[in-house]
Amino acid sequence: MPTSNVESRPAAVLPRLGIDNAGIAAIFEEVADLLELKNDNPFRIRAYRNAARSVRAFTPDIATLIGSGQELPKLPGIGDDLAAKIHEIVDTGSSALRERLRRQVPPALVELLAVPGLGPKRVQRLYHELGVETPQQLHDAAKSGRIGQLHGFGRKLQDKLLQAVEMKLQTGKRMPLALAAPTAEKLLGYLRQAQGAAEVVVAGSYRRMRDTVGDLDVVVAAAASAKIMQHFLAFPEIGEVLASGPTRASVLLRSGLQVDLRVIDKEAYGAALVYFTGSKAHGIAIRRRAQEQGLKLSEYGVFRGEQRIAGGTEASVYRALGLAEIPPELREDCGEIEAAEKGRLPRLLELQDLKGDLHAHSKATDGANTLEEMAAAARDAGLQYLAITDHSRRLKIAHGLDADALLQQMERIDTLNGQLKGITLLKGIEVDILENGDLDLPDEVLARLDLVVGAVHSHFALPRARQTRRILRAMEHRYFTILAHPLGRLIGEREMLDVDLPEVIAGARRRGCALELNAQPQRMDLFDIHCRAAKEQGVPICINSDAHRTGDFTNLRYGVGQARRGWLEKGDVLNTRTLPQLRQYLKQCFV
DNA sequence: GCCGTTTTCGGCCCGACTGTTTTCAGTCG
Repeated sequence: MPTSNVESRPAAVLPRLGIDNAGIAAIFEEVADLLELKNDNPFRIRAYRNAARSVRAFTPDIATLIGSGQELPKLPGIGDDLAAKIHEIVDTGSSALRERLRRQVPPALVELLAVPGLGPKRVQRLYHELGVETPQQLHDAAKSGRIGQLHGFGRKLQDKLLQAVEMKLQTGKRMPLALAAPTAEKLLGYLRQAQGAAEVVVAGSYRRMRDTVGDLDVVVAAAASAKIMQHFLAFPEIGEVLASGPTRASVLLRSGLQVDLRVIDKEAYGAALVYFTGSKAHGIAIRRRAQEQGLKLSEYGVFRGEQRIAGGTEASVYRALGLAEIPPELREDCGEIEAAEKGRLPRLLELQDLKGDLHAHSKATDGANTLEEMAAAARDAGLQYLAITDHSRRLKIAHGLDADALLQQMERIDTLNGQLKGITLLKGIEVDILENGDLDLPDEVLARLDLVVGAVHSHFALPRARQTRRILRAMEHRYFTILAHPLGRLIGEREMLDVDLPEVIAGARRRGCALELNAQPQRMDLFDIHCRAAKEQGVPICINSDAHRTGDFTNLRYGVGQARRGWLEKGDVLNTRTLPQLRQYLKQCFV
């Protein structure tokens, strides 16, 4: 019998437990981790990982689907057994298998799997032979020299583990894409000087435009690898060489960023690029596809028997597998292979499709530049319009505008628009959404603006139902245009809001307003999967820089990257519209 | 645990590098 408080509540109060697809996926991931630690059948483990990915990539909310009595659709990698487990998780919020495994394997060991150099075998031995269960205990055991005495471990491995766990204890975080970009650019420039380097590209999650990168994967095409390796290992910012062979090397830069280099023949360059761009899941899926067609795919090319039939370019590799070339941003094994097979890949949004930016600040609140300077910078970035959306009064820390100050700013913008050439400023506000869902400024002021961007800047920790209600209520407001940074996360600093995003998307659809994809490097909010869900619901996404200074408009390129990962096309994005088209949209927003 | 134009069993992605071996397991990407 269910015993927890949640389960004993009447169904009318809580129609479902509110576990979302990510929550289901997390349980499958944990089961996979625990099975791995138990040395279970590797293919069974993979099945759970595949299932986690499949569930995460599925856009409709599974719990809602099941709650409304609908059939769970057939998902790739989910057979009878896992489908039953999904029902169990939706019904009970947990899985009996996971609970059983947790009793058999200390769940804390899962964290040790993330330490570089430790896999399931070593974690198990450290646990059974030394009682090591946590990163801290691993640290202590290495420090005291007990690990080096274990059969098959040795002194060098002990040192490596010590260093890895120290690093893990300190940082262990992924870095926002935009923060890694200067290093990547510098490294590219340096490697291009190497003798014989025909092509140099940063692959990996950097090339896929993920919002964060864990390391930089660099691929170099060259006839001879020795000179390239030598040149690479002399890069002045290297702090430590982790590994180096004739064609492969890993180093740690002084900044803490890891760089993996791979040198490859020109004939295999395309295959290597596919391989090192990933994602891992995409790579596995296309190698399986190759196998099904009697081919073999590796970083050296596509082979039929001993013969290489493709590999010089990425296009040749995909073509050999019967696929259209898949843009890097889509390579996540989330339906792109099927789309490439059927010629149904989206025509992804490009940076130059953006005609304007609808979220920016000025000196009036917490921005660094004047209206004139922001307008000029936006024009130089190729934009035709820019909305000035300073903060509202509640945000004291940013000197938020009250009604009078906002009216004054509106007058200044009107005057300025008479003088500006090549760019138009729009009058807006980034108005605080108060705890109860009210907006922070009176209607009669909001009514005079061109657009109203609503944002949560307080009460981040509200429980899911209340947070969702709060945002839905704000969106229903008659003067509301765009929901800014819907999840409120700051990468590495603040968790995202606990909010029912499918509900928010549905709400935006009913209301006829837009959702922002905030392109600030630490925000990157919405996520790619949410963009895709919004697109499917017909809710427009607005890619905004949230610029606080003139240099911030360059961040729009990262927003476009995230949007591309979300399969967005030009027509899905609000600020690809011309100014007259946009004005029409804005007019109908105010109801 | 999934899956099937080699289909209900027997497969399941591929190769480089390290450290500890003494011919290779473990890990990583």
